Amino acid sequence: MKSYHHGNLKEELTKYACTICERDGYTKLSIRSLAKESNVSQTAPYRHFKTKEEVYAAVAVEGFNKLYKNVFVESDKLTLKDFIQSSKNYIDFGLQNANTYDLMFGTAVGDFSEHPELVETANKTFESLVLNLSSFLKEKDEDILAGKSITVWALLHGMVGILRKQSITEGDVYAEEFGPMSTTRRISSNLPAYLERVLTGIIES
Amino acid sequence: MKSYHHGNLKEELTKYACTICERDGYTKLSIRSLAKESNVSQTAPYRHFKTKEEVYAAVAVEGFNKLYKNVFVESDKLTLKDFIQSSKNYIDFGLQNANTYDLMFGTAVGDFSEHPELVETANKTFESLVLNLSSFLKEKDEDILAGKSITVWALLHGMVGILRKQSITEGDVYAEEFGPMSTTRRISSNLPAYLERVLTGIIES
DNA sequence: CTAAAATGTATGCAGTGTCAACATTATTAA
DNA sequence: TTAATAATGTTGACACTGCATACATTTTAG
Repeated sequence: MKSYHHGNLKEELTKYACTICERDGYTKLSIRSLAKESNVSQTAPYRHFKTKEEVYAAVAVEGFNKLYKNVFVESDKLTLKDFIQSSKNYIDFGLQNANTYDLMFGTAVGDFSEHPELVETANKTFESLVLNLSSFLKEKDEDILAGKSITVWALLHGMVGILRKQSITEGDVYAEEFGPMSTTRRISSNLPAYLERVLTGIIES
Repeated sequence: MKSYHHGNLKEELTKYACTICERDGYTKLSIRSLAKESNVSQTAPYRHFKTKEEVYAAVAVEGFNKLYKNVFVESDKLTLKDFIQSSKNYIDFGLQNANTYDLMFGTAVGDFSEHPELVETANKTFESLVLNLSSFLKEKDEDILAGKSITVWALLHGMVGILRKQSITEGDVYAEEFGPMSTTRRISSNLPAYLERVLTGIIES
């Protein structure tokens, strides 16, 4: 006994889209399958998303929100430990939500500026990182702070990419040269220690 | 007056696939369009690539080869300047071949290990980075060297991602707080200086 | 209460990945 | 040289896709 109007379609579509994008990768998402999942006609989603890219953008927004929650620390005086933990949370998010992370930072959504909500959430996430940093650094020079934030973020973002493709750093030659336990494996087995060492270096430079 | 057998199909398909993947993004690539471009039947490509993912893998291999050429420096005694230049080349490659870079490091090719040639080329690229580093550092401790290589790579890889999505670091709040010229813009307008500062910090830590 | 806006459906086009069956050519072994 | 086999190509089909157009129903505003 379903009514003509669904009433909650956009949210439901978005939610399911998030599930598929993460589980199977965003290339596997089809608008028709979304519609079917919500027991709605094939073209109904087009009342809420002009194109498939808009669906991707919506999923990316959810991703940034989740990342934000994992990374943001509510405190005026962060300790170094807090900051390391927050950084580790970033990397963990990237590894545990690999497909979504790809959607957020890859080329699936070509131009963020066409999706204002996406720009907003992404900004919020980055700003949270800047705030985290500034709240426990004496350094208050804006340019320097911003530069260091970028560098920290680049490192975290880069580590996500590298840890996800461990095989690249586990080649034969490399393995022979550097012993049986690969460097990436060693790093990821004690991520906090690695982060503390490297991030401290960046911060205190 | 064409012969039944093309004679050179795999190479031609790969070449065109690279063009499309870079120009339009890999999601736009279709096997049928590849076939059409080579004046060959729709299913002919399947004699050379079992699935579309194998085409992606082939494109990624070309990408890693090109990246390798841009990054590798043939010299026993690199100077710091050489190393900075090589690092800049890495970032430039990532920015100028954004879609291909995405294919190489994203989730388009799920598992590298199913594509041995891809593993091999990717390894070669990373090893080139390690060799570059080791050739101008006194440091010869293998673990430390490998760790620093990872960190350097993470930084470069991360900067590619961030510079490509400059809009993320150019939010309203951020822009107001840190002046009219965004940090990323400042960094990318003088990339060598930025790299020298940050990479030196990592290397000498 | 009625007009307009929002949200849904039905139908259809052109394109897709991939499979199975068959045709032609190149290569290799007898 | 010839005959079998492997490599490479074609045809046709299936189930699926994004999305446009035209139409139906419901909600909302004036």
